[in-house]
Amino acid sequence: MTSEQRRARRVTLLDVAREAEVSRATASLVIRKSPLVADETRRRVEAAMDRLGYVYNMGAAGMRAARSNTVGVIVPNLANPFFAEMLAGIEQALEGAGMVVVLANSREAPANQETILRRMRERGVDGVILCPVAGTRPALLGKAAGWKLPVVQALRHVSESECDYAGVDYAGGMRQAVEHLRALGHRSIAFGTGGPVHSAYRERLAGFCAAMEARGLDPGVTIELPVAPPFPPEAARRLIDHPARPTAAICFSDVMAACLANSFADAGVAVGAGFSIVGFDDLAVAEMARPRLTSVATFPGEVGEAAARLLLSRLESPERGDRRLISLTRLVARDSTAAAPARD
Amino acid sequence: MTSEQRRARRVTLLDVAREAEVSRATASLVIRKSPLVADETRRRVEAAMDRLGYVYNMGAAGMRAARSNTVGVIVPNLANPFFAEMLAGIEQALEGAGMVVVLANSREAPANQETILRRMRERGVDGVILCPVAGTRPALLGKAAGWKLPVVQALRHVSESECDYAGVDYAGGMRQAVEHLRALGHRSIAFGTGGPVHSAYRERLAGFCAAMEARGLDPGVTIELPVAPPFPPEAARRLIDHPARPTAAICFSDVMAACLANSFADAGVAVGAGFSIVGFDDLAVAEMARPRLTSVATFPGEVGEAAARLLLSRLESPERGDRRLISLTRLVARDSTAAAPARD
DNA sequence: CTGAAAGCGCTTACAG
DNA sequence: CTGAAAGCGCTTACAG
Repeated sequence: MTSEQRRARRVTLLDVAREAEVSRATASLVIRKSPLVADETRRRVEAAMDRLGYVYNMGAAGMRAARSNTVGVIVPNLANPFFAEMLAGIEQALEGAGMVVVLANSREAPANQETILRRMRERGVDGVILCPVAGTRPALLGKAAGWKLPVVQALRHVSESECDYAGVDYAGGMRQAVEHLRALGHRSIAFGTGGPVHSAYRERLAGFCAAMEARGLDPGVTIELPVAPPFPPEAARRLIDHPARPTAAICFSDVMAACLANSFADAGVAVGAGFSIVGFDDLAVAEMARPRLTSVATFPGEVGEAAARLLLSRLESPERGDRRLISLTRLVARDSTAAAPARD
Repeated sequence: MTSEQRRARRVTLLDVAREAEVSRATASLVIRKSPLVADETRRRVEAAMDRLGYVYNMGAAGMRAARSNTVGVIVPNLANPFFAEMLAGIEQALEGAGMVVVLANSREAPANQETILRRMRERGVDGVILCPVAGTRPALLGKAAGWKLPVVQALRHVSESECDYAGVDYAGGMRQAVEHLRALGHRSIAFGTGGPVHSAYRERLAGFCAAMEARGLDPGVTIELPVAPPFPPEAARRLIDHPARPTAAICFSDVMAACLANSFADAGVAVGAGFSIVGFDDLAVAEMARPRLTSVATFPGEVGEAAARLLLSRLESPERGDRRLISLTRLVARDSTAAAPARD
């Protein structure tokens, strides 16, 4: 279809105005539901719109009004359910405000992220919700500020200040996990880490160490794990043979926890009674694993919603101070944790 | 920020042209990388753009050119990893073509879907990739055609004809599953269904029945299951006590299969040796479950990519005939299926 | 409450 | 290869 053919068909506001025998400005007021228009006029215009099959052109409107009602969302890994849930939360909140999501997947690469940001500027998004990739240069946020592009960080953040952020009290979550295990009698607790190093990584790790130390426990037993299957079959062995003789492990994510649990099962150790495992995020897999995984819920959908609200409020008041919305976690106890086994 | 403040800062093509001492049309040609511009002129214009911090305004360009380089993607359930993977495939393919995804979640409700479609028209998307909700009226596609809005259906379809479609040979997948079990000696095979009834549902069911009948087996043993956890603990019992004494089950999805497997384990029946279970889609959960799930891979990411390619080709040639891209499935044998137990 | 005019930032013919 | 003019479809002041 050439652009001429397309355009030839297009019904514009002027057509509607003529059909309804009013001016273009009046027709525009009707569309925007202004109270300035007489009821009878409004009805006439609406009837004309129906008759002509008029479709509002937000692009043209936005160009004049310098607004696109569009928000860019940049996630580091679209296929990860954690981010998919955050995205769903964002979409729902923005949809309710009449805004639309322009989506991009940075695939955890800083270069992609920069390209995406430039493209989003060219498309005139009103703001961006950014889940920054590991290794994002802090200067990026300053640049965005210079561009007058409102940015809200979600789930991860690049710098402590200078930007709105909707996140999770990861350290609090780690405290809950450590406390849960301690109350069950565990004293030697390992930490399963892995994946790219970003603020959420650092906060979980620091939170674990702080919580352990606060209870006089050694935070030094860690095990590096891959973030996704397939999983090294010897993972459990490494913990079983560890000189610190850990009786439990807290993992960075539910996927890691589920895989580690499988590794223990394969090694003939009963998860729960024999070795306790705590996951993080409480995704669907925690409920589906056997034994069901005890996990620290982080509610990514709600964080997404909070990020959307932060952005909407920023668009309302561009000059307000930066805000940080940190949601609390909740430990969901299931079957992968149990009292520490008696040791000789 | 008022629109005036915003606009005051904006650097336009005219500014660039003046700075580079050329006309606006020439500057426009440089942006669009036209070969008509002399190298020296091009360099001058590019330097001016850099100096001024010029940002291309795609909205304005699109308005004149009647193109937005934007594609609407409508998924029925964003939080479902199956659709998240499709989305990732779409995003990657469109990104490579310089297009951007406008995302909407219909939440499996026809009313939402209609609203979304209207909004996408207003935003002037160049086309839509639609994963239609169950219960979509077939007239919808005709309406879209009347609007001159290119639509590609993905993973599900509303009507047999009149629209591009990127999908999966679900029937073939069912044939592979049935054949796999039959080769292992199973004769009584149950079918685990559930969830909304759409084309993918019907094609899986019909495919199962056809494959069973082709082998002289009874396709009548079905069990209704929920699509997500929590799962009814008695699910396995219903199959164990079934008069047809099934020795295996094929499920609609991996999640259902994993849950059913757990239900068997809870009932003390070893999945694999005692009862065989086949999942569908081969999502990450299949690899993570214990025993690992035998599953029919449907590659939703590749289907998304195919849908994106269909849409791009449709934008190239609006008058070409409708195309259907049906990708093949692959059975991935793991540990949840084994030889049928000997029966007395 | 309604109308005529200008302008948002670009591209598209049309001349030269 | 470059320039001057018109126009994409809307909203925004400004009059009345």
